[in-house]
Amino acid sequence: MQETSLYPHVSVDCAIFGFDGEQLKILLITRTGESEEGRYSDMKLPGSVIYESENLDDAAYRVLYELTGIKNIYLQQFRSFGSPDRTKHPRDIVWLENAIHMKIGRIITVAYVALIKINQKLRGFADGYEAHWCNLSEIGQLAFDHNEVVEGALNYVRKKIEEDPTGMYELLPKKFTEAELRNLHEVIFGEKVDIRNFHKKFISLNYIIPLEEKQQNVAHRAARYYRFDKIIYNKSHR
Amino acid sequence: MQETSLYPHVSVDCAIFGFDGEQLKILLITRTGESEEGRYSDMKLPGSVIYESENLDDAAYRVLYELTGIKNIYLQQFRSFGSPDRTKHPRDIVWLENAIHMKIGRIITVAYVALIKINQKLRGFADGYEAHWCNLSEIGQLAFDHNEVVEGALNYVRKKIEEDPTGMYELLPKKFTEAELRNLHEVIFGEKVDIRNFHKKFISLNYIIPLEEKQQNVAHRAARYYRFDKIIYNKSHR
DNA sequence: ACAAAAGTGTTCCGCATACACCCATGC
DNA sequence: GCATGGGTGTATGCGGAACACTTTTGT
Repeated sequence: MQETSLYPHVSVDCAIFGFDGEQLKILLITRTGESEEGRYSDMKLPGSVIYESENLDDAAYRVLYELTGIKNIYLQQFRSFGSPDRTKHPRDIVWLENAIHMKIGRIITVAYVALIKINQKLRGFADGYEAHWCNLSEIGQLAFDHNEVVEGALNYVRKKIEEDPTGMYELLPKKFTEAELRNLHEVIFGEKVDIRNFHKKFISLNYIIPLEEKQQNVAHRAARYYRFDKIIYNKSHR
Repeated sequence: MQETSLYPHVSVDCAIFGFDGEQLKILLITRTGESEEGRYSDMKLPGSVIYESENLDDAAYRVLYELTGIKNIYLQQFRSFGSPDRTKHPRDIVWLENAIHMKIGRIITVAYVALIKINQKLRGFADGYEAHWCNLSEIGQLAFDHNEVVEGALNYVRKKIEEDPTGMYELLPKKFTEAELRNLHEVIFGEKVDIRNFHKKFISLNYIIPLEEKQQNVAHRAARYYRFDKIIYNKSHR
């Protein structure tokens, strides 16, 4: 273990929201360690100290790639967290020193958000790395200031989606029903939307293309499938 | 000079926008140094490497305070810049090493924005520190990636003002005319607004209090003064 | 009298909201 | 035939955008 560095370490943390078709989840890593009160186990956001000469964005993409095998997604820096207090919990300090193999004065983190679709492959992959998709309502006390990071990330995502809804369609299958999109809205914003008003807006969007195909074998009237046309979207948005 | 640190240095840079009653300016520091091509002189944003155990926000406030003597203002972190390329210019590397008295691998900066009113005291104070209020349209090539920082800061400020106009009133005298506020809008957003529509909205705001006092000795019809009532504003905005 | 800026109303359009009933399908 | 969710229209209000003339004051 090296001696204490006077200079701050910089990390990236990723708040990766995943949509499994029904609910919005957040990807968390199980952290276990030894503290004065014995062994503990809690959760943290995936993150990493940045490498030398590594772009911040690159570091975030690296963390995400190492954890999920996914690239080329909607990944955005949204804030830095740099209070010295964020590592004041003894448990956090000990854990960090073990992880980085160095005494830590403090650590500043640059936080990123991502929105991805949870597919079957991803479920298995994440589990292999002790990463878990957790319901947003069920996350407890996270390591460091990660509760605050998640909160900030969710607010950021809501704002972003409002000004550019492209990210939503990455979370849905290529062919999706209006109800699927509506449900996605509801879980992201945490509130019900009016079905008819949503419909009116939905059909007015020229980049939502209705398909001939409909649902099969559902116990009610079959819903039409639609697709998102990115090219049309880009044309009409600068 | 110490040996190269493998760990990144972290700085804060402040994009401080000032309003002098007519135009929007940005506070820049003159930087001079020696390079292969001889002495040079250019401009940079005020900034500083953060101290050990110093909160990021505190560091930003410290820089601002040291430079302007001003506290308790609208100061917001808005993005971090961490590309290793941002210090690729040889001039920037040499300058940094002289400033920090240490070899620099890379430096990550957390950028802040502030909006302040340029009063008479502030003009003198800034000049004493080789800081200058520059017209936004007249800034040339800045040090590091500071052009990008300024650009990002301005966009951020515009967004923020749209959702919370409180910051605007910090830039105006306590008593101000409708035209002064309108001009402020125009310089922040860089476009003309319709006078009558602006007026309609202006008088509909319950936190803008009309005063009996009017302009004196103007070569045209005297305009009424108004004041901003922060208490009323806060009551009607959560 | 003229220059210069203050002050003011109407119309139109698009967008958000509120709200309820019939339709198709599988069981 | 019934349960389940799919699919649809109308009326209302608010806020933004366009647009021009009269008033006041100093010179």
